[in-house]
Amino acid sequence: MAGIKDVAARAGVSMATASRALTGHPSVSDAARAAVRAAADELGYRANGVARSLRTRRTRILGLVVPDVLNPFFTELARAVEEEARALGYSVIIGNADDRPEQLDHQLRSLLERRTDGLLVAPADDPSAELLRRTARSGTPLVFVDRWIAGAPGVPVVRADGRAAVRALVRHLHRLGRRRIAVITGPAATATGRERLDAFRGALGELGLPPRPELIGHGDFRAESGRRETARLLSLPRHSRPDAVFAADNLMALGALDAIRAAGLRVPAGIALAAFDDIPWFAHLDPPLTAIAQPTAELGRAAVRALADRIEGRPAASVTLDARLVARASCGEPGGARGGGTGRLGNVRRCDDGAERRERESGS
Amino acid sequence: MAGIKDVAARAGVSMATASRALTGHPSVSDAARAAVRAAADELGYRANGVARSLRTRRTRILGLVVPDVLNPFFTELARAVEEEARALGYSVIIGNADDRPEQLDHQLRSLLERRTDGLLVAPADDPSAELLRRTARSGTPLVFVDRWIAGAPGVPVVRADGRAAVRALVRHLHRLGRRRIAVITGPAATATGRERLDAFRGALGELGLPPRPELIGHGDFRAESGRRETARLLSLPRHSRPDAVFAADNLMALGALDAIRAAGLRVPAGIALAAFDDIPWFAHLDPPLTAIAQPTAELGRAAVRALADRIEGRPAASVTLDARLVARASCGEPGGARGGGTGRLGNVRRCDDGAERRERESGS
DNA sequence: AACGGTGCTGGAATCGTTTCCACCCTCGTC
DNA sequence: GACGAGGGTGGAAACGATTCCAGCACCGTT
Repeated sequence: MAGIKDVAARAGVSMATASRALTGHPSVSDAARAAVRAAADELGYRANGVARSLRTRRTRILGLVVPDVLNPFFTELARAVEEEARALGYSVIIGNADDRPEQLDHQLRSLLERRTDGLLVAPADDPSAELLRRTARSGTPLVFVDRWIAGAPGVPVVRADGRAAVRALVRHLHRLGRRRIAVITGPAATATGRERLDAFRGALGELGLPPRPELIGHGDFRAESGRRETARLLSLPRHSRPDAVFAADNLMALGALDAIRAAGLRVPAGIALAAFDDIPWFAHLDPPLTAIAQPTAELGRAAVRALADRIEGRPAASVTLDARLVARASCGEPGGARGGGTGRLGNVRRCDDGAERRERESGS
Repeated sequence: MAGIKDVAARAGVSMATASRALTGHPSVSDAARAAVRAAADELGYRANGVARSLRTRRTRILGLVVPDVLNPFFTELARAVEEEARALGYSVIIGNADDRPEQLDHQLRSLLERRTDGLLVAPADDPSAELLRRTARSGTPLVFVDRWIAGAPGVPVVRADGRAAVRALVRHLHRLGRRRIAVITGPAATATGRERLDAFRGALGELGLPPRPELIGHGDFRAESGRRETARLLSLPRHSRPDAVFAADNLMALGALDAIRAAGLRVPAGIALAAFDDIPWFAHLDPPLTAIAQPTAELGRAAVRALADRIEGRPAASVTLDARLVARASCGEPGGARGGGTGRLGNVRRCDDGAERRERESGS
C-alpha cells in the first residue's frame, strides 16, 4: 500500500512537505500542495492512522464501558455516544462489562492498551474497582456516565437525577388510590439503584404511607430478577399483597409484566405497574406502561462533550439532567382503557406533576 | 508512562529479551522471563498497542458498518458481533451508515485509515458503492452480512434466507381466511428488500391469489414509512382495502401498528399484521405480533468467524441460515384472545408450517 | 552591502514496539 | 580437540507517519 514516501517521491518533494501539504499545515506553497494532492489521489493514498497515532500520541478513539449492552437504556446511550463522538471526529469502541467486575477490568485494560484518548464508564460501585480508581488518578481522561464510584475525585459525572420523578410517580400512584406500593430495586452496589430506592422510601414517607420491608424486592436490573421478585410479591398473603409495583429499570419491568400475566392478573385493574427508564416500546405494550424517562440521548451527548473537553485540555464539568414521569395507562386512568399508543413511536408523553426539565452544571 | 525500555533496564536485559519474555516467545530463559515479569509488574507496564500494531501490521480491531443502528435487528447483530469478536481477541468499532451512501463511504474510509484488520458490512446496493467494491478487490478482509452488493466476487456473504418463511407466513394468513394481503416492502436497492418482496409475490401466486399493485407499499425500513404506507392502504376504497398487512421489517411494522390504531381499527379483528424480523418486544405488544425471526445473533457470530478466517489466512465460506415463522395473535387464532406473552421475554415461539432450520455452507 | 525577517523546504529524529541477524555459550559427538 | 547444533541474548533495523531544526532564497530596510 502506498505510503507518504511514495506520494512525496511522485510529487517531487520531501516527506516533510508531503505530510505538511496533506495535514493542512500553512507553510506549504500552493504549487507543492497541489502536486502532493494530485500524487496522493493518483496513488489512492490513505494515511496510516496507526503510524500517525504513534507519533502524535492521539488515537481519536474513545472507549465506552457499559454494564450490560442488552439493556435498552445502555443501547440507546451507546448510540448517542457514537453519534456525538463521530460529530467531534472520534470513533468509539464499546466494551461490555456484563455486570461482572473482572470483565470491567478486562475491558478497561484492553482499552488502555489500545491507547484510547479517553474513557466513558458506567461502573458498578464495586469495592474492588481498584483499576478504575488507579486509572482515574493516572490522569487518563475519564468521565462517569449514569453511574459512578466513590474514591475517584475530579472525575466528572454525567447522569440523570431521578429523585423528583420517583416522588412524582409515587404521588401519581397514590392519587390513583394505590396504597400498597411495592418496589423492585437494582443492586445496592449501583449509585442509581440506591438513589431510586431512597427516593421511593422518602416519597412514601411524605405521603404518610408506612414502609413495608416485605414489599421491597431486590433485583439486579435484569428481566429474570423482575419476574422472580414479582412472583414472590404476588404470592404474599392476600392482605399484604401489593396493589402496585414499581420496577427500578425497564428489563425488570418486563419480567414483572410476565409474572403478572402468569398469575392471571390484569394491568392496571388487578395491579398497577410502572418502570424506571422509558423506552419507545413501552408505549406499544399492553397496556402502555407508565415510566420515568431519562434524557438518555442527551446524557450520552453530554458525556462525550465532557470527555472531549478533558481530552482537549478544557475544563470538564459534571452534568445532572432531570428524569421525568411519563404517565400512561398501566397505573390506571391516563390514556383510558385503550390507547396511550397513538401517534408516532412512543412520542406520546403526557407529563404529570412537576419535575420539569432543568439542567444544572457543577464544576468538577 | 513506562515503556518496554524501562522494563528491560529494570530487569537487566535488552529490549529484545524483554519483548520476547512478555509476548511468550519460547527462547527466553526462565530466569530472564521471571525478572521481566517482575519488572513489568513493579512499573505497572502496559504495552503500547499502537506501536505494536505499527510493527506487526495488525490492530486486532474489526470494523462493522450497519445501515441503521436504530433498527433493533442491527442492534442485536452488533451485540453478537462484539461478543464473538471479543471471544476471538478482537475489538469492534461500529460505524453507522445512516442509510446514506456518502455516510457509508465516510465510515469505510475512517475504518480503512484506522487499519482495522477486517470489515463487516451490510451495504445498500447502491451503484455508487465504488469505494466498497474497490476495497473488496484490494484484498482487505471483507465479509458481507445480511445484505450484499453485486460486483464484489469472492466476498463471503453471511445472511438469512427468508423466502421459505415468507411463504409460510402467507400460507398462514391464507389459512386464517385473509385474502387481500398487503405488503410494505423495503428499498428495492437492498438485497433483503427485493428477496422478501419476490418471495411474497411468489407465495401469492402459489395460492392462486391475484397480484394487486395497489396493495404494495414502498417503504424504507423506517417506522415513518410504515405508518405512511399503512395509512394509504387503509384509505383505499372499501372493496379494495387489505385485510392483512405484512411489513418487511420491524420498525415499519411498528409504524403500521400506529397507523392502524390511529384509524380506530383493532388487530387482528379489523386487520391482520405481521412483520419480518422478530424482536423480544413483539411478544409483549398488544396484540403479540406474528413475525419472521431471523437467527440474528447466530448471523453475527458466523460473520465474525468468517471474517476471522479471512484475516488469519484460512478459507472463508459464505453462510446462509434460515428464518422461521413465529405465529402469535396478530393474524388471528394462535395464542387466543389474550396472551401469547406468557413465559420469559419473548421466548414463546410457536412454530408454524415447515421451514425448519437448516444451515448450508457454500464455498466462497 | 550588510542585515533581519519571512516563506518554504528537506534531512533526520522520534514515537514504542517486534523481529532479523549475528553472536556467544555449552554440550554432545565423532 | 574440532565441530555442529541449538538455546539464549543484544544491537539495531524496521513499521509510517509527524515535526524539530537548520538552511536556502528572496524581500525590504538601514
